[in-house]
Amino acid sequence: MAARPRIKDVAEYAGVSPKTVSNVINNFEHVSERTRAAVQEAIEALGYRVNIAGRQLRQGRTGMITLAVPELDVAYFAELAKHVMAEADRRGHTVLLHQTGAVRERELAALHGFDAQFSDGVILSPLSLQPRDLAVRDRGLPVVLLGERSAEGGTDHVGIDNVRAAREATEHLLSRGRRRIAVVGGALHGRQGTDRLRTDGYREALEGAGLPFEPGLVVRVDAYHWRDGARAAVALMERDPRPDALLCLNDHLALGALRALHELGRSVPGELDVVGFDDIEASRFSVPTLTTVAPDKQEIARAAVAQLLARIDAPDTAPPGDHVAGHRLIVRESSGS
Amino acid sequence: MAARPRIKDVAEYAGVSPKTVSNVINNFEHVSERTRAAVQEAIEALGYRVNIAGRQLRQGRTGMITLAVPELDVAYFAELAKHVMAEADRRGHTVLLHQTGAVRERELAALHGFDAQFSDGVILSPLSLQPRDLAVRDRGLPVVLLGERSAEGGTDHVGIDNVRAAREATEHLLSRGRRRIAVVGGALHGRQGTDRLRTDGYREALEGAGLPFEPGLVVRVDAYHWRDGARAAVALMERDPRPDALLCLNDHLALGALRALHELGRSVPGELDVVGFDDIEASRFSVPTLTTVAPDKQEIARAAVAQLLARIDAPDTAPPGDHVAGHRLIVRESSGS
DNA sequence: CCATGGGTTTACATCGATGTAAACCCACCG
DNA sequence: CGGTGGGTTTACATCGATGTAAACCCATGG
Repeated sequence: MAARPRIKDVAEYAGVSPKTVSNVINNFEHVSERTRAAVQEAIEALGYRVNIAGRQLRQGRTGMITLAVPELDVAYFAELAKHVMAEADRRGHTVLLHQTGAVRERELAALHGFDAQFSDGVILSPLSLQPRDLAVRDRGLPVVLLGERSAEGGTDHVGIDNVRAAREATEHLLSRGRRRIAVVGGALHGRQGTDRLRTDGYREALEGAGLPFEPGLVVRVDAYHWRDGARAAVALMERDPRPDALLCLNDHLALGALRALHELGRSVPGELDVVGFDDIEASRFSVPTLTTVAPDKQEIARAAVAQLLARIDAPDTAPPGDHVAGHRLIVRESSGS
Repeated sequence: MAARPRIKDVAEYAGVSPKTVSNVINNFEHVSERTRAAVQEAIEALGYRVNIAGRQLRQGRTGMITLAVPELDVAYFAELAKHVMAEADRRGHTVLLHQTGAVRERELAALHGFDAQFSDGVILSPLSLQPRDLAVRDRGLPVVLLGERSAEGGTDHVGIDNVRAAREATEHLLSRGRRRIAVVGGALHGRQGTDRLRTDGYREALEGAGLPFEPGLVVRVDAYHWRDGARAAVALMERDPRPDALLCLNDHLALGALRALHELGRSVPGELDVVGFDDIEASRFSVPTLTTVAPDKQEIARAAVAQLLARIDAPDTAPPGDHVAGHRLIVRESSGS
């Protein structure tokens, strides 16, 4: 098993200089057809592939971008990752996936740490990161934020209109006659995270309907998994009076809540409605199927990759972009007739 | 915003040679305490971090390993990825995640292609790859296979005992009086894939109980998602006589089947039992909750990373390892009293 | 007081690819 | 027939870190 061929080997085989091989590889235009063909043949013959480390060292680019998400076993992020990878692939880039676990220092690591070294840029879905953390970026590593705008607005951003989406979902529940709508995973204060924005949208809907806002109906969760949704649902059912609808800020919470309500013998949508966010595949197959806000994941992926690549090519040209992706409310059994 | 500092800058700041800085970074033992401290301080002061491309170029290692799985939105792989990442992290390595989409050429790409360049080794969960594909490996890139043993046995491997696991699951159904057990996602022929092995285990259980094997009860699926399970369940319910249990080769299939059975008005576990494989989180919250074979994902991750790192350190020392990880059958509502 | 030897530090070459700038080659023009 | 200019190819230096081997320094012992 011979050692891996280097550009020099190809050059010798083809009878040209290493630089000419490099020119062929990089599609430099002033290479004669004859030489190009000869080099291509040598590349084939030897099974040559560029050594990325060498290239990166020389030109400072890797052709890789990092996608940093909180957790891959939150289905939304796995599905999003799939789209981002497909899109990056289409545009000749490779995606390095990074899980932050929603831990601040690991989100920072995605920007400054080991992974960042290999990447030409980062698409970050922040959970605990503060806007000012982004400001400290020492290296000019291009970043695109997902989900929420950074307060300073100094960074490219892609996301849906969370306020509007939550308002629409709430209005849907109100139109069905629900009046005591709890928000599972909501946040009343703190920075403009997705949770906060969605809670704001919920409040707007209540106001629009002339209904009072009851802070007690907004419940925090530790994480956004089934178990947290189940726990929240159990707690909420002990309230008096009980809520008649749950607006869950992601599908996992909603699905966990559905299960808990089933155990408690509460019928959905008979006694309560349940709505989620994300439209993960599981939501189309649960019992009952889940009404949910479906963000256009493909659009988000496309826009994020496009923004990032543009930023990589021209770091300081354009002002920070802010792409608002589409979404739609998909009404299913959990809040349907 | 100054350019990123290089090892040379640190050296100058600390008043030593670049090589000494390198020695400190790499914990070379013969460095005096004084120098070490001075260098550390310089590193802090300048915010220096090694440039991986330079290091890789020089020493041929990146400290990264690739985990190549079919699809991240199959929850089992997402959960597994989480464990692998945690384990790699613990051992000072970073994971590059690669989705193959179960396409042969993309599985090959994980071994030969772009990603491989950056990796010191690959943990591959193959779906369509043939054993001989592995033989062609030109470069000595270390590989650990997940899930199924390569026929030639020339490669390190980690997985559960699929035959036994399927036999146990089937025996469980038999012990509950089920007699017409369908296998959703099974395979009768072809290479020793996970599907084939599990189907074999199912047959063993039937034989052990002195029951006839009915090929028609083994149904293929296009993929291992909810929708495929739902489709298979619908088709199976049109049979006459109908099956009285479904052994689904992963949880997604089983969950999809549960939904379809619900729509058809078939009660689980009243009329039918349903069992899955993988023990993904969703299975603990479905209605009904799902009986499933739970592989010890953490053990799999640990063993795979350990084998791979060992192989990276000493490519040809040990004979190929074959770690059989534990599993257990978790009985829940879908086949419970 | 010099030789010996171990621990410490350094100069230099090197990994592979590519930017720079110069050399080269040939057709065309005066 | 020499000069000009464009396309083509090449020599060389360089990116950042580290292996090699030699230099250096100091303590110990003859």
